[in-house]
Amino acid sequence: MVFGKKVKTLRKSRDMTLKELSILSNVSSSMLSQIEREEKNPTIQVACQIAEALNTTLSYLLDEQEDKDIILLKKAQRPIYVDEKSGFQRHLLSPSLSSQGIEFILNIIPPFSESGVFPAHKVGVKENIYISKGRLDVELGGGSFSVELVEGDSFYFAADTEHRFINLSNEECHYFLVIDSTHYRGGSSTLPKDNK
Amino acid sequence: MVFGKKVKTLRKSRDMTLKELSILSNVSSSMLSQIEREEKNPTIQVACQIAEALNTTLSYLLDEQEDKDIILLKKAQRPIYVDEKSGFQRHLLSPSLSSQGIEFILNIIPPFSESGVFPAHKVGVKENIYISKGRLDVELGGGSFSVELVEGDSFYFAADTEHRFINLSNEECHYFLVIDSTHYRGGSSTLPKDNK
DNA sequence: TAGAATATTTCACTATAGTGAATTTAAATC
DNA sequence: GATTTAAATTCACTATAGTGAAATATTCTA
Repeated sequence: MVFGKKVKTLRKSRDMTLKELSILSNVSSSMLSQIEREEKNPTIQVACQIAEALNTTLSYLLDEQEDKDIILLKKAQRPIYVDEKSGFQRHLLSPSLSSQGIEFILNIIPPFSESGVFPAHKVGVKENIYISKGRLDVELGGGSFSVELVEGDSFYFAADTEHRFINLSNEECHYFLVIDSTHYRGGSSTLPKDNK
Repeated sequence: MVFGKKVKTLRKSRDMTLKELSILSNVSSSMLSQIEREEKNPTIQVACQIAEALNTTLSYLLDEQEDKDIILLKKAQRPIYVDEKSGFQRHLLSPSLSSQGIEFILNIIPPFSESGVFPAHKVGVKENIYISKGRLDVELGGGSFSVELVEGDSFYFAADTEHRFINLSNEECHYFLVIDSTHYRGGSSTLPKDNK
């Protein structure tokens, strides 16, 4: 954890002095000095005050990812997964960076076919879809909810529930999918429901 | 900050006892008890130990967003911004949730036209694009880098630099854009470069 | 380079985070 | 419902986070 260093960097980048930050954050400048040099270990409370004064969040200050600059993915190179049975295709459009919580995917469903049931994601995971061609039925929670989408529509949902995509029409359906897992971190994968 | 409550919820959801968590995290169970009831205020160090023991991150435990479930956006309703001069269009495909750091957009550039120069985003902001129709030249950093993309290509880049999209062909260019701002929080908007 | 002005670090002190053992509460077993 | 067992809380104590003022280092100006 390089919390202190990050604070110092940010503070410097704002051209702030310890005293200024002290006033904004309501943390003594001596404390700030010690924190920046990792001599003392702030409570999350004061860490939070500091984050706010720097106009940021503690989450950010604690996040250690630092990543790549640019990645070009030519059509021919992109990973494609095809379900032999249904003909359902998944084209990965975003690089798969471990540190990244976003996936950008183009999905194609043949006429009168479907994606199969996707199990619930972890809590906090969101999906955003856009229909670029054809029609699509989205079913959530094992059928407890469903919408019919047509070309040009988009749909956003919390993906911590079963979901399924169905193409009831006689033409291919193309839709883009953005999966946002950036807010997931906790949550238990496959919890035993009740084992008393 | 409801840190303690979150810890307790997570611990319970894993069917763990204070003692178990204590062993894993190397934090005394009395301390844990007090933290969960907000009687004491952990340092980020022990908060971190707890997060790890719960197989999560401190960022997550401190994140307070809790949001919507589903949002349907019909084609006719979606917000579209058109630049009268160039004819450049931006179609917003994702809901604009303040808490959300993702934007999903469909952009359309007329033949022989361009987007204009987008100023650098804050550090940490990423863009991911996919060309669904036509050709597109992407220029980064005021011309210091450029690529030519064709239908089917996708491109990922750190958007903390000037960027510009150009359509040099005689047909419309359609491209999808995913802007990920989830990892930005700090950073100064328009820093005075050098004011000694 | 000397001297004023400001930013940072040090130090002695106070408040509170963090601990281990004892106590209480809750839950299971007979 | 009494007894045992385990989980959660309380308590007295120790370690350390956090403070204000003094000392030091740094930057600026003449």
